[in-house]
Amino acid sequence: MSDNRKLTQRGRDRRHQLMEYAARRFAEGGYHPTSVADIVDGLQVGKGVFYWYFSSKEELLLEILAEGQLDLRRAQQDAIAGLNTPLERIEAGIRRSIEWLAEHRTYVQLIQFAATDDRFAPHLRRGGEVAVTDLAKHVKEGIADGSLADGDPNVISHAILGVTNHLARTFVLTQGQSPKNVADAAVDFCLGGLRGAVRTPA
Amino acid sequence: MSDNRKLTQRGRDRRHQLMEYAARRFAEGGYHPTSVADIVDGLQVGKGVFYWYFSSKEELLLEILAEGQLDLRRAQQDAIAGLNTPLERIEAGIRRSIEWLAEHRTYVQLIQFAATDDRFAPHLRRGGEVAVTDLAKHVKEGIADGSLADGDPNVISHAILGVTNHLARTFVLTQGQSPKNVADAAVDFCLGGLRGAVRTPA
DNA sequence: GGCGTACTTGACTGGTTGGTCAAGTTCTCG
DNA sequence: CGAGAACTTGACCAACCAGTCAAGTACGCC
Repeated sequence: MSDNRKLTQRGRDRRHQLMEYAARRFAEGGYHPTSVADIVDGLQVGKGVFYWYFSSKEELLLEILAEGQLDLRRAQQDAIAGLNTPLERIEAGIRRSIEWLAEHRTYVQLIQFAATDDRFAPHLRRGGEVAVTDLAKHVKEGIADGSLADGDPNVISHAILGVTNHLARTFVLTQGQSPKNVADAAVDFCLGGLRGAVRTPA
Repeated sequence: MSDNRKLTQRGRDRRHQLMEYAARRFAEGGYHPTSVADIVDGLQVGKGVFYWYFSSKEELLLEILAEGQLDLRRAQQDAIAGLNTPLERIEAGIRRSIEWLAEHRTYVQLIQFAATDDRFAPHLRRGGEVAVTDLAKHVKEGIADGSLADGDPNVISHAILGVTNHLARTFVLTQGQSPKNVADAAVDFCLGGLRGAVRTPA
């Protein structure tokens, strides 16, 4: 539900189960074609269970998306904790993102759909802005200390995210290549572009 | 209809009108939530008109997508015709793509949705592969003649498309910036990456 | 044991969906 | 003009949809 109901452990488990299963079904069959009946039937529970935990199908997806964004962000922040230079942090962020996306393919599908729907896109965008802001901070530092070429940190951050997401989607998710290799390619491209690849600065 | 019906000029006009209007409605309200009734009502025609020209709602979207892909490819090939070096051709392709996407926002929305649906994604992918192959050809030439750093042309092409599409989407389509400026930024990032920028974006 | 709250059931409702079709109209061309 | 093909109409259908609710069951806590 949208209000915060009191949940016992049993309730919290059910809720989680519903979100997990629904996310998978939404990713496989699409949000609109997957009915609430499909979800509860698949879990072999009554329809009332669904509406005990969520006020609507829409709210369910919103919560799934929010959870995913939170988890991805935590993974990134974990990965860059303790790294000293902006360049190291940017690279670690890229690598961890690609790994995370590989481990959460259903979420990737969901995001892509959600971006096309006016009811979900704004929520997604808010999360996206946080990611850009995080990244842009390190880009700005890199420009300031001379390790990166000058430019608009916001634009550059978006460019990095564009490369990362697209390569992860095409090579890891649809072609099944290893996140490690794809991350190498993404990092190289971001650092050196078409003309310049020399690995690792002084 | 899936078979090729004989159409008079009047018929071809209606067909086109249906595709145009449906594309707009799909982009605005989503494919699934937009019913066939919505489309024919909006055009103030009977339902039979729809099923005279298309065998199903699904087929309609497939044809809209195919038309878009064809048009984009033509625009790109037009733009690079007569350019002599691989680098010039790559840059011109990027710029023309961003312009085209700016002029066809509805199509961009449609693609994004279609990529999430198993019934449409394969058709989309086929078109996408053509675009990558086209681009990879020039990348390969650039590597051969020494104007580009070495690397897998396929991966590099996807990286370029990732930057281009993402920047176009976020800055041109959702923030309304000029295609020209965004194209400058995209080209700079692709050429120089984080370290090697030649020109400073707006 | 017993009481209240957390949870579950599934029939039901009012509405919508993609798609069909028999009937009618307009166009084209001999 | 007349006949056949191209096009249009809108009522109709079976299936399905998100969401409700009155009733019932399991659980935690005193």
